Amino acid sequence: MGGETTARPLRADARRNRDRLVAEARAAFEQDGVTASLEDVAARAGVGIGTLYRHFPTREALLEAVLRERFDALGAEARTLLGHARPREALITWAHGFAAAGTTFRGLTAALSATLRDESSALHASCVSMRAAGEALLARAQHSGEIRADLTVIDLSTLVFGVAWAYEQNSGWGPGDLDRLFRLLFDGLTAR
Amino acid sequence: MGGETTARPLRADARRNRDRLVAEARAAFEQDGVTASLEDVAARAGVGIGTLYRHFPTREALLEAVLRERFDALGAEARTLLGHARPREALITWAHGFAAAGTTFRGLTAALSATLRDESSALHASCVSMRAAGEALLARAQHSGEIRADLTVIDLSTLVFGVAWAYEQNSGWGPGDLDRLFRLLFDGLTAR
DNA sequence: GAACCATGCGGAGGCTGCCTCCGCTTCCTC
DNA sequence: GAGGAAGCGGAGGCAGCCTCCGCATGGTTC
Repeated sequence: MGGETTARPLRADARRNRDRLVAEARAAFEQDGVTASLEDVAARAGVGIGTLYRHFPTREALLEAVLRERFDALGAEARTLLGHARPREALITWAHGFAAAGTTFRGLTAALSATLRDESSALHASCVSMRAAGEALLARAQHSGEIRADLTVIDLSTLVFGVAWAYEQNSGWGPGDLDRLFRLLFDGLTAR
Repeated sequence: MGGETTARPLRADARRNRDRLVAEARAAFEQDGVTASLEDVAARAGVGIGTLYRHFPTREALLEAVLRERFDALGAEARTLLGHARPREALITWAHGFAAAGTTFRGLTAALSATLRDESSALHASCVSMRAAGEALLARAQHSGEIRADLTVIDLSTLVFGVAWAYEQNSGWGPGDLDRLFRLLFDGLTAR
């Protein structure tokens, strides 16, 4: 949780470069999706490509730095939702927020999804607290009898990711459409 | 629909090269996913890269050639399902088969999904008859009252693609898991 | 304020993959 | 078997990834 126990503080120029890189990476990811050229990011930040790679050895490390704040906020929101009066609605709200965050940049859902299965990834750790909050929300909704008891966390996150990804593909869609998809997912496609 | 009205027949060597390319592309896609190196495909087939590009100007054109038979078979299956006694089950079966075909190679779901929105794509035409059959299956299931009437074709295909994609991400999963995901999608996550 | 050196910088260069272009070869036809 | 249309091949230009190592610079110490 924000454990920035930097063994030794970065040199002033290094700190400055790092900050610039994160800012420019965010802009580039927003513009070109998660596959944006890293050489381009370095150029925008006015540093050499070597500097980018020293600070962020992988694309995922850079992505993690860009997304960190957003993920922390989502984790906090999830913990708040645990106190929500209606467990089912709380779960849906969480899933919705998660999907919205996951579609900030084109291709992000896929990157996050791959990451969940790769413990060595820099993004993995960032997701852990969110994931834990999701599990707690699911357990509570199941306990209340509002969500089917045979649903596993794996199935839930798989489906939430699937819907988020599918939503991301329809570039013309807005948040209202995502909302509708989640209603369909939770209510089912079968007539009652 | 198999409209191979080849203006003039290919020269013997060209025909041979084309066939080899399709066979090797299938092998490469199976091994490395849809992003397999095309230079590698050409090398495996024993032809120059220029030959590959003349026969298949884009990666999608090659993909289309590899998948054509499979898609035709799926279209036929969908038309058969229109005569199935239980419309809801028919729809689920179709969705299942479609998802299974879409996960033949890693990354195929994403390629197909992008294709649905790009009418100029070579894959697009291949999907049209399948898509039409899907619409007919949906309409029938809704008419019978077994599937909710407010579900649109767009929503259905979005969700089916989403589930197929999510399934594809879990490399350790098998067909039984895909089946379970579809049951969850059709029944809903909400307890009854 | 000078001298030292750990920390950090930059970008050339090697690699892979995409795709085009055009001189050369092969097949088909008459 | 000669001519020409159809097809072939791979060099070459481009973009992006990532590494490596000689050089610069900030921080520290006296």
